[in-house]
Amino acid sequence: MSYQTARGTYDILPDEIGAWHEMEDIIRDVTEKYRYREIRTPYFEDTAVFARENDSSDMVNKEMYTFTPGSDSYTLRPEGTAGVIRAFDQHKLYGSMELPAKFYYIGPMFRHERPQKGRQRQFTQFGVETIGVKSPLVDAETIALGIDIVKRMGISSVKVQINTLGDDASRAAYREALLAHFAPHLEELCPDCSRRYHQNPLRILDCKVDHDKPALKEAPRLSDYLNEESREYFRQVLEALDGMGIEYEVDDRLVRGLDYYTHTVFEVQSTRPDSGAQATIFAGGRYDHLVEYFGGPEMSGMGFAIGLERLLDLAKKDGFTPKETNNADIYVISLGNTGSTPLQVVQQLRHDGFVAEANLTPRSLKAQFKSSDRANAKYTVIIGEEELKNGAVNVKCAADKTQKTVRLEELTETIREWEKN
RNA sequence: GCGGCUAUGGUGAAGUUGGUCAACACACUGGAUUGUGGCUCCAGCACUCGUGGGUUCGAGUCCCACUAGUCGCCCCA
Repeated sequence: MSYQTARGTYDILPDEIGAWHEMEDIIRDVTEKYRYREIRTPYFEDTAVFARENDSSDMVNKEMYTFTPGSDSYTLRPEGTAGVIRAFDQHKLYGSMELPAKFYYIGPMFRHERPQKGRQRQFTQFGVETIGVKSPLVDAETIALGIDIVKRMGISSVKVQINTLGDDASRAAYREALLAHFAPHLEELCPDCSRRYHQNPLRILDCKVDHDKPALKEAPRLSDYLNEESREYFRQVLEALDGMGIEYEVDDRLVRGLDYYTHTVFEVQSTRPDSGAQATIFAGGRYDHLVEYFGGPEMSGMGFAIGLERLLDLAKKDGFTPKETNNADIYVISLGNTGSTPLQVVQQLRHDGFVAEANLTPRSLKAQFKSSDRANAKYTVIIGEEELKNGAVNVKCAADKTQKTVRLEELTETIREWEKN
């Protein structure tokens, strides 16, 4: 019987893990400079946490891994925000934390989608949530954080697209206008858009099929329905981005998939021609009602999430390589009957601070030296049956191939001396 | 959920209109060299071509289904 990973899942093998460690280090380093703190929430939650009733798209219905042991219903987390807000409310952190409360998370998420490159069923997301302060400057700072990470990963060709959905009043007014506008054109729209009309009319603006139809071109523009307050808020976001030298493109068709966004929404995409259908690196926005929805006070939040598989893919295309290696300082080999001495020697070397490995099975000298080479060992310790009778071993330096015979007790000291030259 | 393409050893792959031993390279293991390596040389390494059926005297090569990957659509919290 042979097995393979479940569809849409994959193994990160040892040769690949260095890149992940490096990426995670960069992410934590950048994020902690902004003074965000990590929060770890469960990989599954009550289904209700993710199945928000105001959530109109079919992702909630079709794309969640839901399981129902006994009479309970749980769902593997498809995203990070819901769990963080749930935790924020559950532990009443709005009462104990300095606001804005700044969280980041990093870990696996699960969505039952058709796999493609950069889109797995178990994938890894990093994200931040800034809760409790509603300020255009927070929005701009959040975007800046994401940009910093992308830059540190060595990714150069990116494009920031930004838009505002305005506050509740603006959104509602626009929604009404859209419904009124498209009502007489329903038959001209593609089947998807007919569906969107009822579920989430804003997304009709995104449609690729109907993109060029007059009904779409003549559609009312969101910017015409923004009230003064919303307009001013957005103006300040853009001004703050300008002030930090972050380039962006205002795209008034950018609406994102979820209903809960208010005011600022944004998306950062790769502009590489080879990034295919999965060009979005990170995306997010402001949400005014989520904290309240999960049982907390009326508080606004702002956040984004990055798909790490995509981030890593893109970074590699721009030359990202991990520094991490698996090289040995010392490799211990043996000849003849040396009993457990090799193990004792290598243990001592490790405890003395070296990265060390020993050959623990009888093999030819040649094979053992080969292993030493593969480990990129700087020194090879050769334990011979004869020398061992006098308490001595040989140490050979790989660089100049010189060899010394030393007493076992002097091994560490000898190598340390040698290192200095 | 829908459509296109793909699937040969540890890896990269060659395999003509279906018809001998499934190339070649790298990697790996051992030996040449009973205790000193990275070179060289030699030897070994796919009863089998994603899985299961079918067509045929005969299939890695044709057909069907399934599985997986990939690209696009949908969706993208």
